[in-house]
Amino acid sequence: MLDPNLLFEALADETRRRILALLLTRGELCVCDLFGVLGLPQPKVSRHLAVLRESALLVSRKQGTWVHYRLNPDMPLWAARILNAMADGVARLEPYRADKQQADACCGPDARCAAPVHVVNSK
Amino acid sequence: MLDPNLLFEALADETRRRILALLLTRGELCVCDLFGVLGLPQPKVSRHLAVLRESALLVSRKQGTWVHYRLNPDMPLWAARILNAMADGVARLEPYRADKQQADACCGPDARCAAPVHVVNSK
DNA sequence: GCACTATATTCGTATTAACGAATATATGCA
DNA sequence: TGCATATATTCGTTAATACGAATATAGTGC
Repeated sequence: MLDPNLLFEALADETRRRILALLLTRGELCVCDLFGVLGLPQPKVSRHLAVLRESALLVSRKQGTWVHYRLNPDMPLWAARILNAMADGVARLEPYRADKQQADACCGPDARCAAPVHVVNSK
Repeated sequence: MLDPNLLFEALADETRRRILALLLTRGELCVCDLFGVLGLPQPKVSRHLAVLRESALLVSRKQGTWVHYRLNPDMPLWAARILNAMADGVARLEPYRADKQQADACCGPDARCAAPVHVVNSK
């Protein structure tokens, strides 16, 4: 599954694209890191995360009070290709570039997932 | 050029995705073929074509009264990858599948461009 | 139990985008 | 010139989406 309509609806908003671009290189981030890095109010980020979760682009993992978000590892190949190509397209532009620097400063240099994810499982 | 914001805004509408998917396999179509195949009113298709033209995803060629649309051959590689991946994602779904059959019936089996386009020039 | 933190949701509003219907432009031809 | 065809645009309205502000939920520790 993963409805193309929902995917493109999700990608239509720049805040959501910023979140996805961050998770592509960071692997996993909690909500407080995300709205800290993006410089946006927490409820706004939370609502966008809900959209991304409902479109099956993201999955969440609850650990105590924190909720960690990452890309859905069961994403079909065509969708992973779209996300990687998007990251390519926006890498040199603001606010994506500044987001990456902020993430490096706030959460340390890329640990888990320096290269774009490669999803093997295609549904 | 080709602003990622404009690209994702363009991809947010299903009518525009149907047009792009058709042009990916057909290479070039005129407006009357497009609204015939899609089964939509001509002004609606024309407005969506304008959005796609303004986002630099399509270019048009005027030949007498007809206007032929095709994918922008100078599209950056990352954008071409997004379009090809989109075509992959929607290939088995309606209304995309029916559109392709309609195009085969109305304009003859795929002539020019049976495989997804590969854009070499990356800006 | 009570605070305190992290995250999520609701509500009312404002902005944006798509629509149908009608009309305009432009080319070709008699 | 006048008419027919192909395409584009305008207008007013409707529907979808994002927003800030406020509030709710859930977990943690005292």
